[in-house]
Amino acid sequence: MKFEAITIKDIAKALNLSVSTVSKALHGSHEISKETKAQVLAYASKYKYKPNPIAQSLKKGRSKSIGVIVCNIDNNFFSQAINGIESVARQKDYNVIITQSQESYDREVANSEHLSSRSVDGLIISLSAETRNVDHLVRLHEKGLPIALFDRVTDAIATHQVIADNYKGAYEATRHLLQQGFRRIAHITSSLSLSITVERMQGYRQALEDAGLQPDERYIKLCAHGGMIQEETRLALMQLLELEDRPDAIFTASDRLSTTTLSLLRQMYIEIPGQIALVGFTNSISADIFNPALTAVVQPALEMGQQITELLIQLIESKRPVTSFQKLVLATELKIRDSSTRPPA
Amino acid sequence: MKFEAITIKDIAKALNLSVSTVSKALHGSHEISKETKAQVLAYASKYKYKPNPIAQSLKKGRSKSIGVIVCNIDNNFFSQAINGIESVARQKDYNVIITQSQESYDREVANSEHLSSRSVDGLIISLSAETRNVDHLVRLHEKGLPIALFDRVTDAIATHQVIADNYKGAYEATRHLLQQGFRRIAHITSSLSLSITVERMQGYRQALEDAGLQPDERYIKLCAHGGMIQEETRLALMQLLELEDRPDAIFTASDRLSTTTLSLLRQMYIEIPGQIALVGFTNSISADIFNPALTAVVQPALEMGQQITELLIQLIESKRPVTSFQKLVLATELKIRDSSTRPPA
DNA sequence: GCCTTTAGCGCAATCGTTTTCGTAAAAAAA
DNA sequence: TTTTTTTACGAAAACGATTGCGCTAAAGGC
Repeated sequence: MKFEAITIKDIAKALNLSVSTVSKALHGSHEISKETKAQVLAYASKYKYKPNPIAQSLKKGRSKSIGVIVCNIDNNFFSQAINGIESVARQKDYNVIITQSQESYDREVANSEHLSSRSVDGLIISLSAETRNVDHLVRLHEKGLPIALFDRVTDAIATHQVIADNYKGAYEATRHLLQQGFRRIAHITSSLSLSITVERMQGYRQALEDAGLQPDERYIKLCAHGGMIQEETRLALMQLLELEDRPDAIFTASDRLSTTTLSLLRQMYIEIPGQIALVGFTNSISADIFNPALTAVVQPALEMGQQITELLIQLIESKRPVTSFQKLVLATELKIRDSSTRPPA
Repeated sequence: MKFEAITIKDIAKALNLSVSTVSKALHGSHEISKETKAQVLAYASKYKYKPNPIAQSLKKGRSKSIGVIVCNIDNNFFSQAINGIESVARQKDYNVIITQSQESYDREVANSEHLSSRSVDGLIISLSAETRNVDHLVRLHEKGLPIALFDRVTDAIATHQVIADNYKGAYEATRHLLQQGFRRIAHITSSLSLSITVERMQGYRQALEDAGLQPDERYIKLCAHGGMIQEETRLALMQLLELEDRPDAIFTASDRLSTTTLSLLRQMYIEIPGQIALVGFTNSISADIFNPALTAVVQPALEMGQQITELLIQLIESKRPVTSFQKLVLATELKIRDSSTRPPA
C-alpha cells in the first residue's frame, strides 16, 4: 500500500509553471505576480496541498520535532509533564516523539541515539534510575544537539534545567510528620545517582535535624529501580518493619514508591496512619480516593513540562551559541490528607 | 545551533570512493570487493556513521514510524496500551509518535492530518468521545494510509480492529452486582457515539433483563466528555442521587468516570458499598488501594496495544492490498474488591 | 592473440523542497 | 532609439541516500 500526496511538481505541471515558481508563490515571494500567486494558491488549496515535511526536513536540516525520554509514561507525574510539553510544542508547531527508558540505562542510551539519528531538533530528558554516567548525552550535546533536562537532572551537561523544589518539598513533608507527633520517620527512596533522591533526602535530613533529631541510617532505604520492581520495595519495607524500634511514619520519595508502599502496607493489614503514617511524593490524580487518602507532595508537573519545552525551543531557535543557562526551581505543594494525620491518642 | 552528523559523502571523500560505492558497500552489495567493503565498514563504524533517516524516508517513501492518537495518555488504560504499542513497534524497528485528542473532535482531525502529512506509515487510533463523523479518517484511508483501530472503533473504515469484550465485561460486572443483591443499578457512561459505550450498555441491559429486571432509563446517565469534565459527572451523579428510588449500586463505564465517581461519592460522605456499591471499568494500577478498594473490569490494555500494532504493521508491509480484516475481541477480567461487596444485612 | 565475460566501481537520476542565480521581456530612463 | 532597470519567471544545485546503468579493466574462452 502506498500513500500518495500531491506535490509541488504536480501543481507546476498542472499550471504549466516551474517548480521554483510554485514554491515561491506558496511562500508569497515578491518575485511572483499577484495573478500567478492567486492561481497557485487556489490550486493548492483546492487539492489540499501540504508540503512534505520529510523533504523540508532534509532541505532545511531541521525536523520541527523534539524527542522526549522519560522513565515511564504510566505514571501521573510524567504523563502530566508530557501534557505540558505537548501543549507548548504544539503551539510552536513542533512535534513530540515520546520514548520510555523504563528506568534502564541501556534503553536510555538506545533511545537517545535513536532520537538523535531520527534528527529531532532537540531532546528533553529525565534521567533513568539506573543512569550513573551521562557520556551518551554529553556526546550528543557536544555535537550540537540541544538538550534540556527536567526532574532528574545532571550538572554534567551545561544546559537549561527545570526541577521541582525537591529539598523544600521533602523538608515540608517531614516537618509535617514531625508536627503531627511522629518521631521515628523512615525514608524510602530511589537510587542515590538521581538528583531528586539526593535533594529529597537532604530535605528529609534537615527537617529531622532542625527538630533536634539525628537521622537514623537504618530508617533510610534505597530502591535502585525506583519502585518499578515491587519485590525490591517489599524488601525495603519489611526491613523497616522488622526493626526493633519500628518507624511510626514513612516518607516515600516518588510516585511509584508511594503507591507501592501504600499497597503493601494494606496487604499486611497495617493501619495507616494508626500504626504507620505515610507521606509521599506523588502526582496521582487519585490520591484523594486512596485508603487512606494519601498526604502528598505534589509537583507542578504540567508547568515543569511547559517551562522546559519553552527553554528547549529557545535553545533550538537561538542563532548564536547559548552560554548562560537557567535552572528553574518550581514550588511543590503539600496536600495534607488522612494518611499522615495523628489520630487522637 | 546545528547538529552535524557524518554522511555517506564524508566517507566517500575520506576514502576516495564514490558515494554510490560507499552506499553499496554499506549494504553489502556483491558488486563491491571484500577489501573495499571492509574499508568502508571500518571507517563507518569508527566514525559511528548512521544513515540519515530523513533522507531514507524521502527516498523510500516510508518513514518507519507510526502515529498514535488516543484521547489522553494521563490514564492507565491508554498508557498501558501505549506500552504495548511501543514494545511491538520497537521490536519491528518502527518509531511511535503519540498524540492526544483530549476527547476533542477538532484535535483528533488536526492530529490525524498532521501525522499523515508527517508521513507516518500508518495510524493507530482510539476515537475521541466527541467524534461522530469519521470522514477525516476515511479520507486518509482512501488515499492509502493504513489505519488500525482499537478500543473506541468504528465500522465506517474497513480495517483491523482490536477491542476488549466490552459486552461481556459489562455483563459480568452487572451480574456480579445483581448476585450481591443489588437491584437498582445505575449506569454512568460516555457518549453514545462511542462503540465502547454502546457495547457496555448492551451488556448492562442484558444482565438486568436476564435477572428479570427492566432497565430503567432514569438510571442511565451519559457524560459526553467521558469524565474529562468533572462538573458533568457531578451533575449526572447528583441526578441519580436525587431520584426517589435512589440507586443502590453504580456501574461506571470508563476509567476516568470510575475514579471521578468514587471521588465525588467520598466528597459527599456516601458510604461505599454501604449506601451505594460501585463497579467500574478501570485499568488503574491503584484500584486496590482506593477507598474502598474498587471492583474493576480490567481490560488487557498491554495486549491490545501489542495486537493492534502487529496488525497495523502487517497492513503497512503487505505488498498487495489487504481485503480481509480482523476484529480481535480480547477478554476482560473482573477483579472483585470491596466496593461492590454486600455488607451483611 | 582476439573476443567475450565479469568483477568492481562511478555516473546520474530520483525522492520533494528551497534557494541562488540567470535571463527574457517589459517598463523606465537616457 | 538605445540603455538601464524592473518584473516575473525558469534552470539548476543542494539536502543524504538509493539504484539502474554504463564503463573499464582484468580474466577467461577459443
